[in-house]
Amino acid sequence: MVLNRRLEYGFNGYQVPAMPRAARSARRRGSPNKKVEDNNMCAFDLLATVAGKLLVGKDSSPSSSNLSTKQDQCAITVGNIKEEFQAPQKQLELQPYDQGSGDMICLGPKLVPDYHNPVNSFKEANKDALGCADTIVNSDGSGGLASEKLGKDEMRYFAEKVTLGSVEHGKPSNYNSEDETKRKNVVELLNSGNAPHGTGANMYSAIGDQVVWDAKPLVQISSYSNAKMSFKETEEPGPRNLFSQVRDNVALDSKDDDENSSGCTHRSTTKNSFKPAPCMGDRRIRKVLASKYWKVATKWKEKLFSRNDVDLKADGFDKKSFYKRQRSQRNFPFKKRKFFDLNCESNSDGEISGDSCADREMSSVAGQHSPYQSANPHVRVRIESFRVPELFIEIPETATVGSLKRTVMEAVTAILGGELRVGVVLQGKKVGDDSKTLAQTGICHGNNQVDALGFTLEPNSSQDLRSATPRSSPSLVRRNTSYPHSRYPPARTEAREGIFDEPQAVNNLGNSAESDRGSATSPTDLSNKGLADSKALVPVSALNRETLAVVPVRRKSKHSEIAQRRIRRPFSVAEVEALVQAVEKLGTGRWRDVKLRAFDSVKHRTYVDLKDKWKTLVHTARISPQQRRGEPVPQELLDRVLTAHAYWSQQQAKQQLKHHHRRHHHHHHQPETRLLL
DNA sequence: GTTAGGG
DNA sequence: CCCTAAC
Repeated sequence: MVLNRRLEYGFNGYQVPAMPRAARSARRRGSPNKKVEDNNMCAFDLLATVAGKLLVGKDSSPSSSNLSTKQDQCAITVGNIKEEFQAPQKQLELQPYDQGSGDMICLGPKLVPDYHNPVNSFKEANKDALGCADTIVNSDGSGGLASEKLGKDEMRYFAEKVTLGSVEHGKPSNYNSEDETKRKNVVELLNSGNAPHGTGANMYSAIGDQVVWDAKPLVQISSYSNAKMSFKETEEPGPRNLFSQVRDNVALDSKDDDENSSGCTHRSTTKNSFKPAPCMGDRRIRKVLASKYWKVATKWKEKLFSRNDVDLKADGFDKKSFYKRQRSQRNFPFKKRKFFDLNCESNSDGEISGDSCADREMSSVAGQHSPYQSANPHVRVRIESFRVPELFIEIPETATVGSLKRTVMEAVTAILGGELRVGVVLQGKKVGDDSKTLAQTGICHGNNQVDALGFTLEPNSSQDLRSATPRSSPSLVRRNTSYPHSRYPPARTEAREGIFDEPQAVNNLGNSAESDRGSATSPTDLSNKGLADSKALVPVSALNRETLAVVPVRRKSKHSEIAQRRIRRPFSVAEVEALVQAVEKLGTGRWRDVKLRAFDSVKHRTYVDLKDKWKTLVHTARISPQQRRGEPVPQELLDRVLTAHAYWSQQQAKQQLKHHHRRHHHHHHQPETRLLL
């Protein structure tokens, strides 16, 4: 069956060169203090890096909780890196596939009834989006999920949260033999080790992204976009990355509506024959995005670039060095991809449409000359890094790296997905006055210092802070108070829940040891000091959450107390090990003690969980290996489970007998005793 | 709050 | 994992 084969592709994993060796090794040896310079780094890696940073210098004893202070804040920069560009890239082979296959990665809400067969789950969950499809393919046709760095367990974990599929021009793509051929070619390419970055990796990044947003894509896209804004543009945007597309559309600015951008410069195209028709540009992208996604992009764009909000203007950008850089990059034979070109051409910058693309590699802020600019001066802003609000995590030694990753990811997700404030930093100093105009502040035309402008994302902890934000002042993003749904409580979303209830992964906001689902603690106070001068901060989250939720998000009803099922977190082997060991020692009737002994610091494992797990372990141990699912538990452990279970069952039986005897004893002898007394 | 089991 | 009766 085709499906099965694809399953293999997806889950047995072809090594997907998600990033060049140079970048990879650079990351490996990256010190915590070193900025992570890797624009290919997906969220997953990113967050893992955060974890590494956070854990540095911590007491690693399992029980001690980790405290985090300001100095633990991590600045993560995902910028374009030179090595990236230097790396030889052959993308030529990929072009036809890119062009021919789906144009959009279909991200859907989590709908995975079958824990143990994620592929089927994919299929099931994507049934609507994909129609008849047993089509679970990358949009580049490579099929399946890139599994680099993802263990089986993690893979499954993500699989549960993400639904992916390939959609061709907004419609489900039917996987046919031609696709199969393409896919094979891509796989071959991947296996050859010469695949360009991005090949088959779409899913990978999509997965990362998706996970970050906890499988709430359409809500999160907005947030994501904001976050993504903080990543410097990559030189080679994932050709099929929806987010990239959204972002790129945004980057195209808001001119497309009022100006029939004459920008379709028919520049000579020597790149490759696969290039799409030149003039499609923006329009094509729009089409590609499919209506509702486009809507998302547009709305978001409106939010960010609306003239009402702010005049982003100036072009104080150093064009010379800019073009120099750009030129130097042309040395790379296959640098430009189709997708890339699209943007170039859609840019209405008539004179140098090619170079106009180069704003992708600009630094934190840059403006650019455009024909329409004089009429409506804008500042084009690019954020290259953001600061992850402090957080601390607590995780037992027995936890796996994978669980660490998840933990950190969830912690960060909680923050990113939650209330975030945007801080503006200029010349290294936080801009504290919202009332000034950009020009007054220095964010303008004349300021071409690359590092002049910066942004930070910070926990938008309380209503107080929010209300402290001057509403009337210009801001990059402003809340749309007229939004129809504004009557809904903005903050609490499902995504948020189930994350903040992971006490194991918490931020510094004081919401730590909540182990109950639904008890999402909203960030409170604290962090205020650090943000004392944060008048410039602007609440972003609720806005995007609300305005961009094309797909209706199930909101918590009136009392916001609709309990949500906790996220499923399969026990790792290490956890099983710990559990077995504890039960061997304590028996099967003292789950609280087991919890305290082996999972004390793991807040999301309740003693009930442990009890349940033991139950399933016993069951697992009794069935044949073929019937077992999930991450295989070593037989040795299962044997111990059976042994321990037998032993303690017997003990329990004995105890009960004793009790019975005692009771009988009492019945018979108590009268006597009384008599004696 | 814990245990023990069914769902 | 959830739900809950029964401690």
